[in-house]
Amino acid sequence: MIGQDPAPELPVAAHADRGRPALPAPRPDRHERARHAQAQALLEDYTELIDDLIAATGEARITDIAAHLGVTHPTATKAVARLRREGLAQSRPYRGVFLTDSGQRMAARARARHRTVVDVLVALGVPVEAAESDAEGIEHHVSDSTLAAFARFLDRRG
Amino acid sequence: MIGQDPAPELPVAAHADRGRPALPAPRPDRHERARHAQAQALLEDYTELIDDLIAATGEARITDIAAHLGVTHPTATKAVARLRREGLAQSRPYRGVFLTDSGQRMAARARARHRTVVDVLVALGVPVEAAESDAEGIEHHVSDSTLAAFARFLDRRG
DNA sequence: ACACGAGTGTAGCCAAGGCTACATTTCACG
DNA sequence: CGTGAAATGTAGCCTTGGCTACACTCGTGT
Ligand SMILES: [Mn+2]
Ligand SMILES: [Mn+2]
Ligand SMILES: [Mn+2]
Ligand SMILES: [Mn+2]
Repeated sequence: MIGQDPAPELPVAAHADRGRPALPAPRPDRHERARHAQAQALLEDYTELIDDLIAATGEARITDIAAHLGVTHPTATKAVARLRREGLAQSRPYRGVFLTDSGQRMAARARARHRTVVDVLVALGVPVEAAESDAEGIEHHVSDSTLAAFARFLDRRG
Repeated sequence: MIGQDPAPELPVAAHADRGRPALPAPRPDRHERARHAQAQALLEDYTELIDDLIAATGEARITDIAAHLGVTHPTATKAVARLRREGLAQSRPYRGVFLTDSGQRMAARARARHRTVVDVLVALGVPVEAAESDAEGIEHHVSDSTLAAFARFLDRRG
């Protein structure tokens, strides 16, 4: 037994109404979707950045990738290994990183979605700096359905 | 110019223009902020849910928490241990979980922000189901500045 | 030519957040 | 009361994504 002293602080759950529906309803699926989206986030950011770097400078070096993402180079190396494992990138030692077709498609979608999210935020009155910053996290949780609604909204309001 | 051999697949980064500014500019801070927000996400979801459970049923049991979040009970137990470590919750074995003042403040802010995010999405034309689902991830990346803009937007369009 | 510094690779550590399997405690009910 | 099923705790495993420290390569500049 635990010890039910003249209670110093900590309350004890009342085991009150145990057989009731608890809350409106458990929605574990929503949290599961959010966790899945988060697992994709890293891949999306890397592919988008690698594509940007190649477009801007002709190459994507580990050091540059790391610098842009604010991580150390071994972290970037490990992430690139995961990109390769998932068939999104190719690379050879000391030779830079390249995207596969699949990786380029992911990059293209990520970039478009990123831009749409920023545009929507700005249209709603969010300061540009905050919009750019928040979008970096928000984008990964915007479903196709939501993205479509965003596009319609931007279109509608010119 | 890139590697101009009879290319057997893998290209080689050209070490072309090394002394250039690479991209518009590295913005590692944005990704760092997104990572920090993500680290807070779990705490926010747990405090919000615990507060909901207590409000609805008078108690927050590990099993119910786990069920609502779609994880197994040892996972929830571990998370509650972290909540305790961070001063957000209190608990005793077999006795349910309670929020500290700090935890309740986090829960209140999380709930309000969650609602605002859903409302904005719906106002933009996102189907309610998608809005609820996406909001579960998006909410954690909405800064105070963005939240304020959201509130103004909802207010304005009454 | 070649040396040296910048870039990259690799080893190994850590914490978070999942999981399964098993031990223990409660409490509702016969 | 006593007891067994449900709830909870605990141990230990895994992967991801950070990090530091150190080893190795490359190519630039003298
Ligand atoms: Mn991002
Ligand atoms: Mn992005
Ligand atoms: Mn959430
Ligand atoms: Mn929420």
